[in-house]
Amino acid sequence: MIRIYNTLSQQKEEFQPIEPGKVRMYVCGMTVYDYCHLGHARVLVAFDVITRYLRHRGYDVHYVRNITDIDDKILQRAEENGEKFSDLTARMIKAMHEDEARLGVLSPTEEPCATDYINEIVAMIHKLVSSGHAYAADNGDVYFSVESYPEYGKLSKKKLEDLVAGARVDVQEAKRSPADFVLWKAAKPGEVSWPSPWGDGRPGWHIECSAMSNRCLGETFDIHGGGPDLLFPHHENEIAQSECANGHTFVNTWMHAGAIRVNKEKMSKSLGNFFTIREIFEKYPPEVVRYFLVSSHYRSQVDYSEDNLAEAGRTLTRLYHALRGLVPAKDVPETEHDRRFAEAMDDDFNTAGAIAVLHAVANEINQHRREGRDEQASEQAAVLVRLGSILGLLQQDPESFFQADTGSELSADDIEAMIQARADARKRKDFAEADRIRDELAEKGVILDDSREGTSWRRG
RNA sequence: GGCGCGGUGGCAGAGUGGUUAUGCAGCGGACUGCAACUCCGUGUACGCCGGUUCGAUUCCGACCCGCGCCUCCA
Repeated sequence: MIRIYNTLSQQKEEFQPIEPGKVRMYVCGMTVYDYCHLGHARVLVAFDVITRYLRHRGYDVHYVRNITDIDDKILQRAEENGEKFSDLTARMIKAMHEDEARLGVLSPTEEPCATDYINEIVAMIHKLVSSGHAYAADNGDVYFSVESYPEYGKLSKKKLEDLVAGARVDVQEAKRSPADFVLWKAAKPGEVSWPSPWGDGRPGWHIECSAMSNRCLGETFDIHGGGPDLLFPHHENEIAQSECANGHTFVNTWMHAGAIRVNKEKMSKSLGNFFTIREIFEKYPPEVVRYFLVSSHYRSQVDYSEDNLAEAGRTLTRLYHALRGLVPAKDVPETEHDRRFAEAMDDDFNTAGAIAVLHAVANEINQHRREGRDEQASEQAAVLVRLGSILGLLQQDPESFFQADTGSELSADDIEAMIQARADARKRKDFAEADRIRDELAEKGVILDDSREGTSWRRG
């Protein structure tokens, strides 16, 4: 039995898919006007692990993650760059796919782009206008009437009166209520636009997700996820649109990832602590970044710092050390470790608890090898790789992980030659020379691991 | 001001009404030519004050502190 924390009910609930054995899940993806940052990575990895685990538990998961490829920021950035907006979005979508591949994130089942669903969007707006939940304003925009939906605020636990009184919402003459939000934006002269019953324009952000999820997954589906800052207003608005258009429940379980902070401060462009994934990959291997993200619970707030990443690197290294030189056995039956791993993951995807099991397996492997029990060691290695795959970790060949070229001046051949020279020196008991070679390698970031079978190396 | 989340050992980070989280770092030992890796052992915890209880870090209440959202944002 899997239990999942539902933002809507604010508690963990036993997960019951609408259709037995099948999970229909929608996650809000990026607006593609720039490279993915750490916050995107967190959501990408969190829902990747969730998908992997649900599949491991036997569910057929239909995972839809959209791409917002038309919006104010995209148009603004394209204009700054002097390029077509579609060239910008095509470039950023390609970059996003590269980034997520390096993070070990599996592709979603479907990845709809807003501009491919204009017809569905227009149809949904039309439905809302006809039923009195939306109205065309004098300025050519179409707005959703928040007051037409009594349950507005049920996800974010906000009261409409408070929102209106807050007065931080966009004050727009054309709106009937300050909390109303735009469904269709009238095009300014020269702007890219699509035809509609209310004139040429483009969709508002919130309606895209309602229309695409409706089309790809149906009117009611199991899980809807996204970043923490999407809870309000984006997801609240999606609920209002979808439930008014369809007349019944939109989503059963709402899931939100925790926020990323940087050196204990909010990540923001004005603070200058905004990291893209590719910047971080210049300093740390992608799998280390993934390990860092997975090592704490998906709903908790995590703090990015050099120290935390360095520690993640050391810890992941320990895990790969356990696998080094072993050929995982085939067809290893389920063990107590598998059971404990599942127990942690069943409890709202407790990856931190699950990783503790990985360490227990690694410890067992190391004990077996130390005692010369090779068969048991390779059996447990199979368990470690198997459990690792559910978290999207430990799938590389250990040597590839250890020896990935980070732009060092030494090639693998250089290093092998120096290790041979050191081995010769040790054989003739010239320890001064042997240590000199070891120190030289260490200075250049290469760490040696001696064992009975010989010397192996890794880049530190 | 409104809504919500959290305060665990040097650090990161799970969890539990009474019993070892785990990792990193530290210390002692084994292994080693010396180290590293690995193994064994080891110390330091549950913001504060009340309450419930045989017993609370774990439940309840107050307080203090931190954080997020309330505007585009993953």
